Amino acid sequence: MDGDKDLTGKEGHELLDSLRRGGRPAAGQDPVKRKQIIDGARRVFINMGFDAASMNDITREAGVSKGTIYVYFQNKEELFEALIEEERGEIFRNMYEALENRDDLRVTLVRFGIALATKITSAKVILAQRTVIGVSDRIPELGARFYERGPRRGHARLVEFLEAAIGKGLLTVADVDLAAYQFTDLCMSKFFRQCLFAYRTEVPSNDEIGYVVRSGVDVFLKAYGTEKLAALEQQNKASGKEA
Amino acid sequence: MDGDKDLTGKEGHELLDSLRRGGRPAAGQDPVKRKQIIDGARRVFINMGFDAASMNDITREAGVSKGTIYVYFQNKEELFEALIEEERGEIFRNMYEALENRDDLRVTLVRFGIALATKITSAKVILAQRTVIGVSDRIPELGARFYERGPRRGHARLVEFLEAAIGKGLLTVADVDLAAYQFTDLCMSKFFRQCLFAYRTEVPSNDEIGYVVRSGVDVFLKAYGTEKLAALEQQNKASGKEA
DNA sequence: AGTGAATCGAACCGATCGGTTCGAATTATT
DNA sequence: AATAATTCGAACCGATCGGTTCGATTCACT
Repeated sequence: MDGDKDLTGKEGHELLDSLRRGGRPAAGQDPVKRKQIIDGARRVFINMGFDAASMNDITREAGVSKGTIYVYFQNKEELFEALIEEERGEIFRNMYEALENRDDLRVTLVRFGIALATKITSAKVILAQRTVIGVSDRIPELGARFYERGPRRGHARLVEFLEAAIGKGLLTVADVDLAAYQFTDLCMSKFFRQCLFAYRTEVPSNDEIGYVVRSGVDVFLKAYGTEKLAALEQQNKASGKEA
Repeated sequence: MDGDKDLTGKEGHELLDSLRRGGRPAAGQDPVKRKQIIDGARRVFINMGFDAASMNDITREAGVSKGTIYVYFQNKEELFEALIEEERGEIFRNMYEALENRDDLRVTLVRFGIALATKITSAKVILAQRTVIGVSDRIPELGARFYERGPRRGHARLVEFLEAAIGKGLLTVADVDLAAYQFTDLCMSKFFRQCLFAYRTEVPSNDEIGYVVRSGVDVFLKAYGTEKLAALEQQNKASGKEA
């Protein structure tokens, strides 16, 4: 399974891009080649886990010689960390912009919750999370950094948003920090663990996610919504019926 | 690190128990020896993960020759599955009996929530979950079975409990199944992911767990509690003050 | 005391691992 | 055309892997 000479992937020749980009090959650090390596590493690491993935697998998948990989990365672990760092960035990028708009509070929460749940339970993100969790025993800093720069930052953004809503008198919350955790966990309720443990093999449908998130928002607003919010929603409902 | 002759662990000689148990050594299947192997495997697998753990490590830790292990288990994977099966049983045993008592609804929910959160975030259970999640890519049935016979069964028990409370008119719940998920996720809110990703290295304190669970129960009951429940709690509060 | 099952311990197997080395080939620059 | 940097590909290293084999030993039972 290792001896096959199938190097057809090399035809892609990202090298061309690398050279066309104008700059000289760079002193041992061509960012294009680096990306090429990480892209190969992603396919291997994410699908096999850290231990089961071999550097030869990555070599093959990236279409790059092993020596070259070790020019860009000191060892397997460093390559893995670089990959996870990139994955984390891509996963959580743009996730929290659903909080930016000036819509109705409930609508905004639902939209954000759906974006969150959809992302976090998507096949590739679940695979990435499994891989990170799997090595968190041996490389705890990696898991910690993943969480800190990912979910934790998003959490801070959500806290800001909730505080704004509190400022507007729409919510009454004793512990905003905890409430933010409760909200996100309500949105991923049922899904997250089922996906992680591979109990659920299919990605949750949009309908299912929408249903669960709406219910979560219901619970959240029943617990923390003020009368002012209720009154506002009553208004909207009425004017909505008129239209 | 492999060549050390440190076999001092052999002095424990669980063999004695095995023999004292009266029955003859049994035809290739002494349950005591089997347990001895699994106990060694537990220490190695849980702390190192499936891949990083070697059969020689287990051999050493169990104080058993490698040949013997392969008499009891066909291969590494089968040994691992047997171990996880045992772990699952031990982890979830007695976890749900907190639902049995006939106390106040809120008190019962809090007690159950605390038991759940305490268990699920304990150091050894987090390690076990990480290990299972880590292999769920390659052995999805294992993760699925772990979830199904563990959390899923507990979920069913919780649904029964909630339905009873609904029957008593204490709760109004449109989707009991979803509500049960919401409840458990509210109880482990904030903790679960932080522990899994090793962002939190210390086990949550009893106070912290109590605080989060009480808040979770608050949210849950504000969302699903009936007026009858509110009235009952008002009564209890009053009579409590008298006492 | 003798028998047979069960275990031990250690050598052994082929394969693969992460990582290194190096000459040949490729490339952009001068 | 010559030069310097970079990559390739393949061989190679020592270590370890999961798994097998087998003679020596231990033990329970007769």
